[in-house]
Amino acid sequence: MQRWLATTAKRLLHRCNNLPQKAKPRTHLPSSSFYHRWARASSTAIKRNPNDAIELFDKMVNSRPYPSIISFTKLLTSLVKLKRYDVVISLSKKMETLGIRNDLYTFNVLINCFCSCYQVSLALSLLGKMLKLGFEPDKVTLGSLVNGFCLKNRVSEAVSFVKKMVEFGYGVDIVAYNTIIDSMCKSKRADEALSFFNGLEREGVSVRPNVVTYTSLVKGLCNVGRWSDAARLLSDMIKREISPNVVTYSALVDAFVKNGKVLEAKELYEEMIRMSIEPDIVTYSSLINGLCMQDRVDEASEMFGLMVRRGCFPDVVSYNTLINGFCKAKRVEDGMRLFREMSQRGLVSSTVTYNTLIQGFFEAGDVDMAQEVFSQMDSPDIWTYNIMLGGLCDNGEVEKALVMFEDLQKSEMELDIVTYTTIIHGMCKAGKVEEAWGLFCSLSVEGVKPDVVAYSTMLSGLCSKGLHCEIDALYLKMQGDGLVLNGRKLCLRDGDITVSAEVIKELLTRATSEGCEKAVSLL
DNA sequence: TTAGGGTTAG
Repeated sequence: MQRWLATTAKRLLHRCNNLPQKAKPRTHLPSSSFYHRWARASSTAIKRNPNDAIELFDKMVNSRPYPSIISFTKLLTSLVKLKRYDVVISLSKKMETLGIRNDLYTFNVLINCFCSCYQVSLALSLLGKMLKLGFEPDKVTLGSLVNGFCLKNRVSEAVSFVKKMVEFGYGVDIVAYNTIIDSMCKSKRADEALSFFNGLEREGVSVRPNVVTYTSLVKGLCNVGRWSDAARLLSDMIKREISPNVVTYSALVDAFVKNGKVLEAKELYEEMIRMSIEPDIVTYSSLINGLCMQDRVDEASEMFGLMVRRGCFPDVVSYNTLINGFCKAKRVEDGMRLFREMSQRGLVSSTVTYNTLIQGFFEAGDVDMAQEVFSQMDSPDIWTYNIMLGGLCDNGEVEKALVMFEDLQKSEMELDIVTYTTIIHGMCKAGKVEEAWGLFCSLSVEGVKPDVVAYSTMLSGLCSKGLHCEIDALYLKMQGDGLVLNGRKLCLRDGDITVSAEVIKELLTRATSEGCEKAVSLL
């Protein structure tokens, strides 16, 4: 079916090669007040430090007469781009106190901010306020609110909100519908997205689906393996003269790659070039990833070179894809070479890059290099620490891991169950089972709930030393935590069979190899 | 103001 989709896609895409392209609307230069220009000029500085925006704001509110609301909007928008929603909200409160009135645009910016920081109810009350003041919400207002609902996984509320707004006679643009469809697709509910889409068509809603609508749906359907539906939609799209673009193609390339169909993905790539749709950094990264996933890291490396030759310059994600490929292929040195190269090119490595490399060095047994890379990090996250702790324990450095763990406990970093399980595992391996048990018992004090893997790890440790009393106590805890005994099977109440099967396997292994009667009697 | 790419532990 995937092969068929690839062929269908090629045929259909070829057919639409000569579809008329819509002309890009002309963009107008913004109006020019002094503060407006100032805000624009300082946007680079703001990028480095949002405090500059606050300083500028102070100057603006201290001048008389106040700069126009457009200047304030520009300033707030630059902060929105930095995702500093909190700052925007607090500045807008100041504006309110000073009697600087909102216009539709600032209302939209604010509603967008509340929605982006998951405060839909506040955004809704702002909507109420603007309605009272006689402002008509526009497509942007409604689109933001729909996005707010979807961000909180309240898609059904988004749907009924849109319905209401349509009933009230407000114009809802395709953008809002696209947000809903994409949100359904992202949470793997492509079925729901498809029937919502079909519903729109049936009910004759006055919006026309566009390339974004179709791209979301095609990707969503591929993700859940609904290849024939994806192909049908693609053909629909083309019949309606909606041209697939580089994003549509990239989505397809990525879907093929994720299903191990690198050959088909490459065919689509070649098709793109024939059709003069220039593959971009995302297309290449997917292809590189696909080759790495098939242990074809040298070919991935060639693809990386090809990308540069075609004038498409790798970013952090493309570098990281290839670095990860090298690490998986046990060629961490090559990964390190790329890491240095990307720094030389002025790209700032992300935590992901560091985590990947640290993991790679530990897997290669090179503790020193892992530590060296770790020491270069500005802001390690909990994943970094878990990788560090696990890596140290696996490489016979339990003591070092314990020191790091103690420091972590004193720090601000919020430890999760994986951190604890890693160190418990390390302790047990080093024969410090009693100490591990003490830590395990303190989890409730720390407010961390043990999961199946944590129980299984602790149980293994206790079994290895035959600590019967503790095993009894652990068993009681398991019952209390929702792990119940059911005949010969341990089941989770939420029915996660895969994980519970792991526990059973582990228990049986322990019970058989180490002859712990208690473990057997638990089953 | 909507759609596409990377890592991830016990």
